[in-house]
Amino acid sequence: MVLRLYNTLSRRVEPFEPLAPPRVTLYTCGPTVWSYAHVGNFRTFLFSDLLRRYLEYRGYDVFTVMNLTDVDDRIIKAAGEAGTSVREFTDRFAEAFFEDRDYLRIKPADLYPRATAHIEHMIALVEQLLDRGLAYRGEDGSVYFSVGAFNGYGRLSRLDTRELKPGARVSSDEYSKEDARDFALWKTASTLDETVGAAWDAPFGRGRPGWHLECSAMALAEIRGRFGIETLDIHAGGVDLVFPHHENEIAQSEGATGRPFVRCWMHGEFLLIGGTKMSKRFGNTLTVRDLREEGVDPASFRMLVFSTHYRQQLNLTDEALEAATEGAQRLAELRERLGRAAAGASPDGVPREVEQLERAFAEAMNDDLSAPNALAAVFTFVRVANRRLDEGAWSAGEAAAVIETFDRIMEVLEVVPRAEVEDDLTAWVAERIKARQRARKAGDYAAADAIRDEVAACGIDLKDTPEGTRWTKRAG
RNA sequence: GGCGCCGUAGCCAAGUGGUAAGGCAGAGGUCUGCAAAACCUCUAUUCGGCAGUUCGAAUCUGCCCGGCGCCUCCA
Repeated sequence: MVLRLYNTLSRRVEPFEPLAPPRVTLYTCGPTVWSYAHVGNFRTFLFSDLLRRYLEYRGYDVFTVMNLTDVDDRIIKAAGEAGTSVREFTDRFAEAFFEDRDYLRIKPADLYPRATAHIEHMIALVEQLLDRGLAYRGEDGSVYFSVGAFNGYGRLSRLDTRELKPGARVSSDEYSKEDARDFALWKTASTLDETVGAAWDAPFGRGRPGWHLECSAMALAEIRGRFGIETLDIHAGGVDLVFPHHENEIAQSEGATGRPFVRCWMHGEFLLIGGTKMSKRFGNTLTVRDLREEGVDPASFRMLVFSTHYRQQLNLTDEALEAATEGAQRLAELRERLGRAAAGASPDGVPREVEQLERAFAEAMNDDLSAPNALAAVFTFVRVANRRLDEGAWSAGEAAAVIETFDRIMEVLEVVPRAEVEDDLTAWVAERIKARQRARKAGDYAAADAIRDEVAACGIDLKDTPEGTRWTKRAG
């Protein structure tokens, strides 16, 4: 079965063919580390994580890069106000980003290049563009990309088929550009830039990089150095980056190398809250920290995100999050049951229900990463598996085989809650369960129920099964 | 003004020409000391509205209504 992905460049779902299989180069536009990334930002990163994990499930050797933008207008302004350097200012948010990433169980990328660590590559790229006549120095000393000189500008965002809103950006521009469409590659250093340490020497003048430059420079530098190529297999990001960011990346990169920059462009849709886009500007953001404080399990959030296709807007609501939590919990229950049924046996005989699961899962994911359908396949399997377990239809070896597949699929979605339990809690619960059993045997159900309430207050749920009392810690 | 996406049960959400997946919630049942979990059964003759194309449309076309996004260094 072929993996098919939607390519923004063609506006079509097309077969995915990496340049040099089994290697896949995946570059995702990461956060601007000027504040805590909100869960809307993380929806995109989760989408990228899903893509990466599924590619790996398919056997590809995925090389992943995510940039950290640590120098831009917002950062400089904020650092100036805080009276710190850009470096100092961004460090803590970069750190926070990694914490949040880990909390949401996003697999770390191979590289997280920071813009300020690649100034030399950016300078080289600008020089190349100047040499090729695709860039020029403006009256203010800044260097601009000459859109008119680059053939094919607007292919990604279909600029040729649209008109700019009258007066939207032409007159309001603060720089000296020859053409309104031109964009800054290198901005002359201002006093503030110098103050916060956001200025570097370059042959074409002291200054700092324009926003789009970093992705082109870093992506090219990393894959050129490692694989000797100048074309990425996949470049991902949020839909808002299609224009101008990615359009400009193409112009810079292809202008400099003369080679296709990216084979497949993928864009994730927005996370909405209260029906509108989550954005710092609207003051309606929610961070991963907020989620943590509210006791939202990472598996719940992942489940919520993957329950909607990545190219569809997703409205974040308490009800939806609750539904996702319940669903995720169901997966955890099944996984635990399977573990008990397998009882440490080695895989022996693959039940056909498992083959069905794997087929349905792959079919869904192959269709442009249809996680909602993949989850439907998983839940259908959950019902069937529980029935088989009720019937005692699977041997320990078969259960072990089921686990093997189930876990491999969950490795892609990573939506099974994991409740970490401390040893002393375990000992305490074990003691309480014994006390409750004594009460139950004595027929003192009031006392037994009191103990159940007691542990429930500590987040522990007790379940009486034919094999004895089991307990689980509620997620979150 | 230009470009684009979306509107499916109480909620979330698949389905893009062949007669409505899946999850959550809800109702009843099995099991249980009671629960929990799990399983079984039920829950949209109907897919924003109106026309049209077709043997057949949630799916294609047109118009209308409603929501969202991009055109601003916003994931």
